[in-house]
Order: sequence, then structure tokens, then C-alpha cells
Amino acid sequence: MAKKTKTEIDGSTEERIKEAARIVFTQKGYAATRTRDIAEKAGINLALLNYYFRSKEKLFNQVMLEKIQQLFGMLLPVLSDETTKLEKKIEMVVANYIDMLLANPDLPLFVLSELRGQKEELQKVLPIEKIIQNISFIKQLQEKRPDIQPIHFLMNILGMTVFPFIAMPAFDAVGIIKKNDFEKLIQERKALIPIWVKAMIKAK
Amino acid sequence: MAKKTKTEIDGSTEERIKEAARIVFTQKGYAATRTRDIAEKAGINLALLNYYFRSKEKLFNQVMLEKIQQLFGMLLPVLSDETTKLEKKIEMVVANYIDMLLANPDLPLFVLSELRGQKEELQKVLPIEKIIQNISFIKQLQEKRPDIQPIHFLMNILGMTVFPFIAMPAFDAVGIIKKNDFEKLIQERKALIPIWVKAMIKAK
DNA sequence: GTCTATAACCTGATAGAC
DNA sequence: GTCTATCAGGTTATAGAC
Repeated sequence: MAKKTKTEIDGSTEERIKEAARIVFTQKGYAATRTRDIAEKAGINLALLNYYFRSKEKLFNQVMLEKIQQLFGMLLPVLSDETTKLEKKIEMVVANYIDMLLANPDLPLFVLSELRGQKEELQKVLPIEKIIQNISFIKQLQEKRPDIQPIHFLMNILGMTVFPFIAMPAFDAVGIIKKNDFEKLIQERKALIPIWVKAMIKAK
Repeated sequence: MAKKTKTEIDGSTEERIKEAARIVFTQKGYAATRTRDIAEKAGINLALLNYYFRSKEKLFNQVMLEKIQQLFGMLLPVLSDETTKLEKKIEMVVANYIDMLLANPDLPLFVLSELRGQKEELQKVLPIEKIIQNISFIKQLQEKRPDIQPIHFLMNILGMTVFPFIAMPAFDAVGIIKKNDFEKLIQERKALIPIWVKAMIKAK
């Protein structure tokens, strides 16, 4: 049996570079990332990175579009399902989101910070008008609480779910949460947030 | 009357540089900021920046320490006051925080993203042990809900309050919120969040 | 496709005149 | 204190050999 090449083990060179780019970009951000770091992590030479992706910026844009979809793309299918009732939707969104974030803890901070000043990017990826209206989630909220803009509840759900991941580096640095306890805390929140949100919706 | 110099109008040169640094660093982050941009914004020469602050990093650290205190420093006095009862504390924290954030909308995203991987910084500034225990806010929460870790409620308050500011660039880019409507929305939340939090604390 | 060597550029920092 | 000019180092991107 012939000895396997790196490519056979880890996938195509192009994909290896992209995977390295995902890791380095999300950890350090665009400006602080050096293409040399990506090349080294991918186990290839710097010239090869440019051979495949032409430039740092083009490589970044590919990664960024993926990450944006990863962060926002999951919301729509759940929120717009007509057959699921409001309470169930809240549970599903929170549970799905938390699972995804536990697998990608630095995703939100990366996307949201790299998004400052780059307005064009998002609008290409997401069908905006459809999100705001026609999402049954919004209608369901309006039926229950016509006196409060549905966007408030969406922000509350996202805030309570996503914020711990954004603040984790700070909370960890300050010693409020040891990194080991974090996942336990987040798992507790998976059950608690839906309870809280339902109470919020009823609150007068 | 003699013509006024720039310094007389805008404050000392050192302070003008620092103010320019605050703006540029918070908008673009450390890595993406060029000292030339700061110098230009301050209306001085690049050499002068180094004359006053020795290096980009030293200037950044000064700004960063300020911003950390601005973001976290306000919490303790309110949360640890023994004479204020829980409900009132919640109202005060939310109202004070929102006012501060409206005046510094990109503060949270800046601090939280620059904090990745820099653990030392925070611990110097904040007396951590005192925060976690001995804060009457924590005790008050434990009395009402001994079955839930107080940190959950702290995260909920901060999440609901801070998250809109972190996500605003994204929400704006995607067209969910026009920038003009943002402040109105935030002002609504100033009254709503305390109501929601109180409902959350009662929820079973 | 992959490498080495290098070009072209940019950025932080300093030297030295005023 | 403030400026101009420049250095030293690092970074992206490409040329050219294999």
C-alpha cells in the first residue's frame, strides 16, 4: 500500500487552506491575520495561498460569507415554519442556536465585529424583505402582544442566547466564570431561556 | 486680541492625540488602526504621536483601560449598594447603562473584541473577588430565586441591554432597523427590560 | 501544483533640523 | 514641541524554477 499524501489525508489543498483560514480569521480578525499564519497552519507555502485564492481579501470574503450564513441562516427555517406554534419555536431556536454556538464559540464575536462598516456583504446573502414580514414568528408575536414591537422579543432571545458567547472572553478574564463551568451554564440556559421568554411575553 | 492657537481651542496636544486615538481605535480596532490615521485626525504629525506616547501599543493600552472602566465600572456602585432594593437596582442599571451606551454605541463591541486573548488587562482594573461575592445584588437574587444561579440573571440583563448595540451594525446592514429608529427602540427598552426581568425572576 | 526568491508596498518608529 | 525625512522591519503578492 502506497504511503498516503497529505492531500489524501486532509482533503484537497484548497480546502485545507480554507479551513486554516476559517480558524485564523475567526480567532484574530481580518486585520490581525497574516497570510503566513494561514499558510503555515495549512501546511503549505505562502505562494500557494495566492495561487488558489488570488488575495487575502478574496479568501477572507469567502470565509466571511460562510460564517454569516452559519450565524444567521439557521434562524429563518425555524422562525418561518407556519405549522409550529410560538412556544415550540422559541424552544427550537434557542436549543439549535446554543448547540451551534457551543460548536463555534467565537463565531458571533467574529462576524459582528468584522461587520462594522461593511454594509454590502449581508444584503447579498440574506433575503431581507422576506425576513421581516411574512415570517410567521413575527405574526405570532404580534397576535399575543400587539402593544410591543416583535423585534424586541427577537432581540431578547438573541441577546440572552448569544451574549454569553460574546462576553465569555471578558467574563473569563475577570474570573467570573471558569472556562470549564461555561458549558454547564450554557446548558442550563437552554432550558431556562424559553421559560423566561414565555414569562416576558405575558408580562404587563 | 491675539489669534488663538489650535491647542488653545481644542485642548492640549496630548489630549487631542488621545481623543483621536479613542475614536479611531474604537471604530477600527487595534490591528486595523494606523498611527498615521490617528495623527491626521489629531491634526498633528506622526512623529509627535510617538513623542508623547512612545508607541502605538502604549497609546492603545491607555485608551483600552479607560474604555474597560467605562464599560464595566458603572456596574459595581449600583449593584453593590446595600440600601437599594432589587427592583430599583434593575431599573437603575438598565437606565444608566442604556444612557451610557447611547453616548458610546461602539464601546461594547470594541472592548469585547479587543479582549480576546488579553487576560491580564482586566484583572488589574477590576477588584474581582469583591464583585462576585459581597455584592448585594447577588444576595438579593439568591434570596428570591435560590434555585437559579444569580449569574444567569446578570447575563440576561446585560444581554438584553448590550446586545442591541453589538448587533446594530449587522441589523442595520440587513435592513431590519433603520439607524434612525434605533434610538427610539432603545428608549422603549429602557422601560421594558426592567418589566421583563422582574417577570423572569418570578417565572417558574 | 508547489516551491524559493524577491519585488513592491506599507507601517511603526527615530534622527535631526528648527 | 513640532516638523521633515528616512530607516528598519514586516506583509502581501508575484516571478520563475521545478
